[in-house]
Amino acid sequence: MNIGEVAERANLPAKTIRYYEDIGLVRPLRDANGYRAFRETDVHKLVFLGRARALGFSIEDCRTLLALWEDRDRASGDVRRLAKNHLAQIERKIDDLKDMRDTLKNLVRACAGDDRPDCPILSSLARGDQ
Amino acid sequence: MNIGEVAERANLPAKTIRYYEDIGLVRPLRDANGYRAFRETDVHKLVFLGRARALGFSIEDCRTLLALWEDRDRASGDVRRLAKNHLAQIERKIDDLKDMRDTLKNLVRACAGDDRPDCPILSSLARGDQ
DNA sequence: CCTTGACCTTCCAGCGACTGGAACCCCTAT
DNA sequence: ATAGGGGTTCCAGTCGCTGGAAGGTCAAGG
Repeated sequence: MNIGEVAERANLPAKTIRYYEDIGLVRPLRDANGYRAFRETDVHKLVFLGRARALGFSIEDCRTLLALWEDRDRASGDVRRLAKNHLAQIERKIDDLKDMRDTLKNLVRACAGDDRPDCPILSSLARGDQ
Repeated sequence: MNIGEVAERANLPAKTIRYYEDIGLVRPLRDANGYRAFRETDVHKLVFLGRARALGFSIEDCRTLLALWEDRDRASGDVRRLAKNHLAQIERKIDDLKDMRDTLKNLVRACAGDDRPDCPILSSLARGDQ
């Protein structure tokens, strides 16, 4: 299977798949002409990667998850720990963004947003309150 | 004022301040010995930048905000528009993260997380449901 | 047989916003 | 004279791709 078809099936850009090979996440074979020759297992891995990335796992986490997936003797506890850590990170990020959002909302609400130069947003950025 | 003191006062790493000079956000003078010589206005700008960055504005947005701040004839509408766009982006990001969080929560809840290899997290990543 | 066009290849550069480190200069205190 | 704690520049690395250039390969149509 050539990269184009794999890209379609895994719903990943071909560039990304080449990059994943570069960093050793997949190891497709090669045809005589130098084209990458993907097996079904490669496609499965790429689909797996696409989903893990969509859940926000880092590439290194994905590497670990992939290894755990391939290891029939893994402990599900290892996977769960990884996922929980990631979950905690995401929750932190959400909280940070919520703080930003609330502050911004207040500023936007306070600003007339007309032709006049008075602007609570700018004054607040200069002063440093919310 | 040397960069160390400015870094303290603006609560930004010296490295970051040098970077901001590189990209033209601040233009400190120079002492005879080559040291950067910051004026009060430079410090004010850096504080402003720090706050805008903390609200998640991109560097380019910061550049625009700084220009608007310095322009006594600005229209507050321009500032407000920028802030509203940014707010919308943040809300999109929050929503994306919430989706990830919910999916991850379900997965973590479903996984026993013990020594056995059965792992709903991995199977889900392989299958692609939540 | 030749051309066209769609595919594939490699390699290099750039994104954003810093951050780390090396190698060096400057200033003050002992 | 030296030690330390400033400061300086420049280059490379982070993360996860993405764009583009320059070229090789293949199947279909004239």
